[in-house]
Amino acid sequence: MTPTAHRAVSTDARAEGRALNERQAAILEAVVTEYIGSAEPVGSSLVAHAPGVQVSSATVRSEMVALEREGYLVQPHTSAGRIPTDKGYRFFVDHLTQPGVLGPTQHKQVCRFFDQVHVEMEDMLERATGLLSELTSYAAVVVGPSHDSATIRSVQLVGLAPHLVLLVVVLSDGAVEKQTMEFEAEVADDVLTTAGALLSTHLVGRTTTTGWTVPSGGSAEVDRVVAAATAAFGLMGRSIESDQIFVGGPSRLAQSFDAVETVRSVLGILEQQLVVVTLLRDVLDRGLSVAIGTEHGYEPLASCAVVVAPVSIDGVDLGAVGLLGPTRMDYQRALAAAHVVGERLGQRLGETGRGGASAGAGSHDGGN
Amino acid sequence: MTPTAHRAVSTDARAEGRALNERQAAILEAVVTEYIGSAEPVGSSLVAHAPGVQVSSATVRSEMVALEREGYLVQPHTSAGRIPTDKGYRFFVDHLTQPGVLGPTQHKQVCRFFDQVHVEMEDMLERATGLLSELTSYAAVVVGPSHDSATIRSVQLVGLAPHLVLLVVVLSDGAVEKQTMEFEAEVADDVLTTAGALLSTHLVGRTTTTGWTVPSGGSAEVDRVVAAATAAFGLMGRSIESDQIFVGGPSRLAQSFDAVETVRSVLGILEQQLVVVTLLRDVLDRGLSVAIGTEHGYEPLASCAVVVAPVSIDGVDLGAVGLLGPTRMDYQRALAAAHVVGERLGQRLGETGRGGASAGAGSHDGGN
DNA sequence: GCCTGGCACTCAGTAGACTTGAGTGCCAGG
DNA sequence: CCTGGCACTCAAGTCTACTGAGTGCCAGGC
Repeated sequence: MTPTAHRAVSTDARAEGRALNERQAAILEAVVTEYIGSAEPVGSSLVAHAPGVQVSSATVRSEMVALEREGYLVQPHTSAGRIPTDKGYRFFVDHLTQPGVLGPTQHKQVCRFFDQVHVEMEDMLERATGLLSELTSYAAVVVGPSHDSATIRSVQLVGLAPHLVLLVVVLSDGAVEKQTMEFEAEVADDVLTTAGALLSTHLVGRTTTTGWTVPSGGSAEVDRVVAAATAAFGLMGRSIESDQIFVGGPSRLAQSFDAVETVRSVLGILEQQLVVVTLLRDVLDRGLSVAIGTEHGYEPLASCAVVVAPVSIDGVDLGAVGLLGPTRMDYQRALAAAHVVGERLGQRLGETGRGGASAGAGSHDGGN
Repeated sequence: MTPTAHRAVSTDARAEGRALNERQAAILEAVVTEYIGSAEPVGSSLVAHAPGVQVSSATVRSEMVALEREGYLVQPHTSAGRIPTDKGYRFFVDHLTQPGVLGPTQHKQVCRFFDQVHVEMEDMLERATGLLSELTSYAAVVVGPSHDSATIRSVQLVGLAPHLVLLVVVLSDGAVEKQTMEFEAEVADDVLTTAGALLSTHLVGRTTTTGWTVPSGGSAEVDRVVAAATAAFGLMGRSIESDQIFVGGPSRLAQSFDAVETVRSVLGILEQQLVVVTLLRDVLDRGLSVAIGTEHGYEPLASCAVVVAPVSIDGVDLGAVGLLGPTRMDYQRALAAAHVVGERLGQRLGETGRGGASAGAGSHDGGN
């Protein structure tokens, strides 16, 4: 690493502008690292003494001019140091960040979590957001698997009150959906039993997305109940198809930003679950694990970075975990935390044999 | 209302300090109203021209001195106007605020909400927080009824995978609880069926809080499943006893306060569900509907006011709705919104015959 | 006795002038 | 091609003065 060896660091940076040489990369790295820590513009003399740079501040300055021209750095005002642009962070994340592992304390924390947590999925996902946000001190998001490929394992009608009946459906992935049905007339217990049996026979084993018809049960009363249940299925559909989303540690956002307005708008985004899911999916689909600033296209999040990791088992997509913080976030820690938690969540979901195409493959015969 | 008629307005203010006369009350009211609107210290000349006051600013000033001495107002600094203290807001809320009704637009909004929303309780409560926070532009909290007095309506065992069984319990209030059980050995379907029937026979009709034992089912395998299910009941207990809590519009907090630190700490409180429930219960138990500033004893919420309304039907407590905003909140609107929503939620929960001792009484025919 | 107008006073907030110092760009010399 | 040096820039801090909103107090009037 002689000062004169200026091999290109980026393999594809040629695509736009000139590639950064090693020294420029080192300087950029120093600026980003320092800025992430201090949140204040970084001057040339500080960078000049950083390990891996070791040239005079004048040289650093001239390189900084180049980096600024190429769009990696900006100056808030003339006589200030430099701060990284989104492009600067992007280069940092892509080329200057080693995968990174969690610290021992945090690793322990993750292990403890997965030892303690029990099998109920929603509960696990919910608490995983807490874990993630505690590990990183950023806001965390976990998106659980949707149920649309699950099959129906059980259908049950339970009378709650003379005119009220609850339809309870158990899916192969362990999810339980319910829907209340209200009737004009009282519903007799034996009608419920008959209708329930009829529904069971025709629906168990089917997927929730396919359409089906249930033949008449012989009595008008039974048919009425069956029809109501079929309608209730339709109402349930919405919650079956929609992804489960959990948000953890939103109060951390207020630590990450000091402009109230930013906090407000980011919290606002987090309240719109659909937007969050779409955002995470988008980022993952584009093969990224980090979206910085405006890269994801949501203006209210322009001052945020999003770190995403898939939750999957054997290549089957089960969901995603995400972290939301300021663009000057500690990417290494965040990436490590997201990946570890995502991976172990995937293992867990796979382990219990749920939430995948493999769910029903078992040798176990016929539903009850 | 001659200027010299200084009848005491408060009936019990004698208890501490002197009672406020009518003019002082009017001045206090003007200050509070004005400050709620402008968030800036209110000067004497502004108050002098307020309707209901109509004296010179000099007179207002001397009354303000008295109000300050009694602790209803403070001056941020010598040459500034006055702002209300917690005690000032308290007097305002107790004596100067008429019950108040919602505006027509908002009333419509509430009606539309209760027309559209369907019967699933969690869903309704969840969305009620959205309604409340939209009505008032403060953060909203809804606490649902706990299930501890409900009886078991159905117990079911569903096989998910060879070693995995799901215990599904339906309660009389329409709640469905589930718990996954994992077995070392494969569980045969007929064992599940037998065990399920056994559990049903012995548990349906009981409350969730009482202890019970289920006799042997004749086979070791069945007994093993029953034992596991009994243990699973224990795990479920926690979620049955804990109250359901929903938070809506936390991003509104960032609008209410301009100090990031305040936003952070209040959001932090909202994340601790237990604390929030306790807070609401405390306030309700003390017979209050508003807790201002430090009245509730949680320092992080010292700059907040909490408006609470019970959700109950026929005197049976089903939960509570709450609003969280700055001490300079619009109490009249907030109180009106909380009461209306709380009341209608109570009606709804009662209407469907759930969530109360009255479940099953249902003389009422035909719902909506 | 109580209200009112008038007057002197206080003090936060704003604006302008000045200083400081961190940091830059540029250039000549090695 | 790197480096030290130098002149330059400009945000932030300090000091001063000014402004005006608002007060407290008092003497006079109803």
